[in-house]
Amino acid sequence: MPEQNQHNLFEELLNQDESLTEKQKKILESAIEIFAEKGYSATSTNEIAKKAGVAEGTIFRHYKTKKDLLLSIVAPTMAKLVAPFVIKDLNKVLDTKYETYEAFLKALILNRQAFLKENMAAFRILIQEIPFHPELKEQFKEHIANKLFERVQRIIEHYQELGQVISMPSQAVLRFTLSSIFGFLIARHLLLPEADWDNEKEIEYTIHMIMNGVKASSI
Amino acid sequence: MPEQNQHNLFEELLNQDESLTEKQKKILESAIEIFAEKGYSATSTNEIAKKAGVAEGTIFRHYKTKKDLLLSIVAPTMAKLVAPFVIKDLNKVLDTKYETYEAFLKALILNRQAFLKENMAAFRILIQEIPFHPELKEQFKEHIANKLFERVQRIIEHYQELGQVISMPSQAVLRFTLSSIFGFLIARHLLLPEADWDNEKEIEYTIHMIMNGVKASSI
Amino acid sequence: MPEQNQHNLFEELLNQDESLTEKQKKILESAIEIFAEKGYSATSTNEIAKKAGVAEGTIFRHYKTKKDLLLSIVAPTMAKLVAPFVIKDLNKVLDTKYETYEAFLKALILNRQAFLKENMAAFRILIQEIPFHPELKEQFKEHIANKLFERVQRIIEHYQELGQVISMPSQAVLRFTLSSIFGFLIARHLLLPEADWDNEKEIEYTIHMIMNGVKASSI
Amino acid sequence: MPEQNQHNLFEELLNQDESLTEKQKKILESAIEIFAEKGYSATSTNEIAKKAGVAEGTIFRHYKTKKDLLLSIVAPTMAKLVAPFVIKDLNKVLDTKYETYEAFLKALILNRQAFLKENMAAFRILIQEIPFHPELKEQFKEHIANKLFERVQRIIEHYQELGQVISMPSQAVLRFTLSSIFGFLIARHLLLPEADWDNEKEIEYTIHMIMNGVKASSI
DNA sequence: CATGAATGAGTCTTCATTCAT
DNA sequence: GATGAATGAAGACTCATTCAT
Repeated sequence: MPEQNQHNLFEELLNQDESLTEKQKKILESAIEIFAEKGYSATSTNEIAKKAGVAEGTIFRHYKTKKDLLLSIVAPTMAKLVAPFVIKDLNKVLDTKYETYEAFLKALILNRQAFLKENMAAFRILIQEIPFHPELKEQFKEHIANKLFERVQRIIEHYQELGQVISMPSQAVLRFTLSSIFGFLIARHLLLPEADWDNEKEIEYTIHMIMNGVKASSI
Repeated sequence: MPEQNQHNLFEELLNQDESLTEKQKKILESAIEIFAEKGYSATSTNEIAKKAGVAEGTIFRHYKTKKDLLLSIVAPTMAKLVAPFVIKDLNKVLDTKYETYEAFLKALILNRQAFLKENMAAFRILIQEIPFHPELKEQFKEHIANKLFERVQRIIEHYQELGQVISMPSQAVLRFTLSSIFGFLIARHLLLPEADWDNEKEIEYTIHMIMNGVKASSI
Repeated sequence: MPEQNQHNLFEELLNQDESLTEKQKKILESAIEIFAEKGYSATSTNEIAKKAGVAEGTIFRHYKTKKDLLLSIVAPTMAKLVAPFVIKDLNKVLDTKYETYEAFLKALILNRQAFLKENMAAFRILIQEIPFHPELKEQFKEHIANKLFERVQRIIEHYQELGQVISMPSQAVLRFTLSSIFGFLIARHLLLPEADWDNEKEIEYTIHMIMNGVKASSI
Repeated sequence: MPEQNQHNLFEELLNQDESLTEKQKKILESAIEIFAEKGYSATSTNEIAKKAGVAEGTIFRHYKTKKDLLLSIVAPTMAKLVAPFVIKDLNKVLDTKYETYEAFLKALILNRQAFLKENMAAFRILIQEIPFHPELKEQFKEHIANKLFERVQRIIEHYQELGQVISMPSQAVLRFTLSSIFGFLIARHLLLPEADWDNEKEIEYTIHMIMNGVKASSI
């Protein structure tokens, strides 16, 4: 799951992009940018059309409603976000690739950080709009809670069995781990993106604290 | 800073509520509820008025604009959120009350959890709307980044000097600690509020992992 | 009808002011000022109340409706505007006072100019609002067309009989005379009030041209 | 500048109308009618839309704001009103066409009367709204004060040099002349449009009095 | 008398969506 | 497929007026 393998491990969901016309791409790009900046509800289709350089009607030719446009942004983003965890035969991958929880965490952070860098706007929309749209909540629960959590819990249990991780309800370990990681990523890329970060070191610190926090010997 | 002392340690900012008329309270309550549920932008003043049982004009007698109404919800919430950290002579309080970082953390979590329980809706609005309103961002930076962070960093440094906390940039420790705490609180109260939580135990786990993560001996 | 006699010749309609409370006066003053500046329709009662330093309700205690307030400004202004012509036994006054049409004109101009100087705002409201309010049009026709025109026509006929004024339909002479006078007054006080006027001379010119225009010998 | 030559002497500014859609014309017509009758401020866009038989939103597709709609009526009216005076090489026209001030006046009155007859409503709006809109005042000053006054003063000086017009500040002569003309036109078409006028004769009277008023020999 | 909170109809304007071209 | 004029419902906000205090 390291950065350089990103494209090998999970299918690019962008191949659907092949079917997109030039205008449609423009519309999506513009919508992503403005939705992220002002929120779905505060963005007008007129505004999107102007920024995309198309007529307002063109938007509705491709997306039946404004909400359709939102969904067509959020759904694939959600999929791509959890993609690394949805590989079939994840255990095998883990067995061969990451001998320690630490190595796994490092790969995970770097990989997801790379993803966020390229999809910050879409990610913002995802987390900003989920609370307001039941369908999104549903999708989120299905994808994240069910797929991701279930998978990652299995991963954690994997390392618990290896004696590397504390014997605690894996849910608590998971929450703790993800909180720390996303706490870092959000601070780093959303809250203070312009601050002067020493990325390498901060990741090291974060992993260090997580590892101490969850290491088996410590109970 | 334990729950039972909450009212001794910092003034309740609610005394301003005394000046609110009955209708104004109704308006605020309704606005908080609907803003939290649908977001500021997707909420109509008409809707708020109906839920509050007042005429639409009445809203604008008390709050010049819809945004004014939002601000009058968010600003005090932000203040109350950081209030426990803005006590003068915080160090003295710490010296006498919390001999360990662990005790401090436990008090902190319980205290803020109590606050969140009662102000969940307003808190949601706070974190949901900040990204879209520069004024709010400004206020947030001033209150959180400047006041809270600065204070809590001093607290952390206090325990670092006591040898209880790892020698690491206090910012990293802070981020890690807060991520873990808010990760727990958000999962507990926002994401899965209806799940069957054993609150005591989960807090214990969380604190345990934070403590291991940051304890001095571990570097 | 020269300036200095103004108060002798016609009753001060202001004696009704005796009955006005302090607040009522403030309301009237404020209304006059704002109506003149922005027009009746674009002025809000709230604005008037604020400027007058009274509660909005107070306005409606004194004037049943906003329109009532307008009428209570316009009606007396209209009365005062035509007052000099409504003196009973106007002819006798003329016989003894103004031997020539020229002397009459000069007195008239000076007198009405003095009035306008002190009642510019109310006069503006008068001419600006008449087109939009049928009641005002009615009053105007009754006062101006019937009283004033009739009277002044008699005056003109008086000077026609004296051989000083051209034998032409008195209506045409009247229109011409009034146009020239009000043309001057409006240019002087409404259109270019800040220009550098030599009042004496301009009046002289105006009268000269009117006199030439209407003098008997010229047909 | 006599009526029949009107289209030769200055370009019809109506050719812009070609670009107007049917609905836009309807909107303009309705707006002109209602603005003239009730005043800009007292007219609702809803009312205009209904009269024009379009949806209210359609108005705002063509005119960004209600004020825009007003301006798009007033500005061209102002332009057309002064158009006859903005002909290049006005003097040459005068030299060849109008040997006397009297001939010039007659042509002027007939020409402007023809214009007013067809644009009465727009003209009303023009003079009724100018006092309330600084932009309009500005435009008015620029068009009328600068262009028209300057040109007409040159015309007057032209006839003064010919010895036909009294040696008086041309401004006074101008004011007098225009007052008399507009006094007639306003009485005729605005104040008492329904009265039984003998147009020919009244114009003759008016010109006679103006001519006497300004003729050179009379000083 | 005077107040000012409360009203709800009405204001201008924006919006997502449709449809004829 | 793309357009953009047209829509009318809905939006935030203002208004003149009322009435309990």
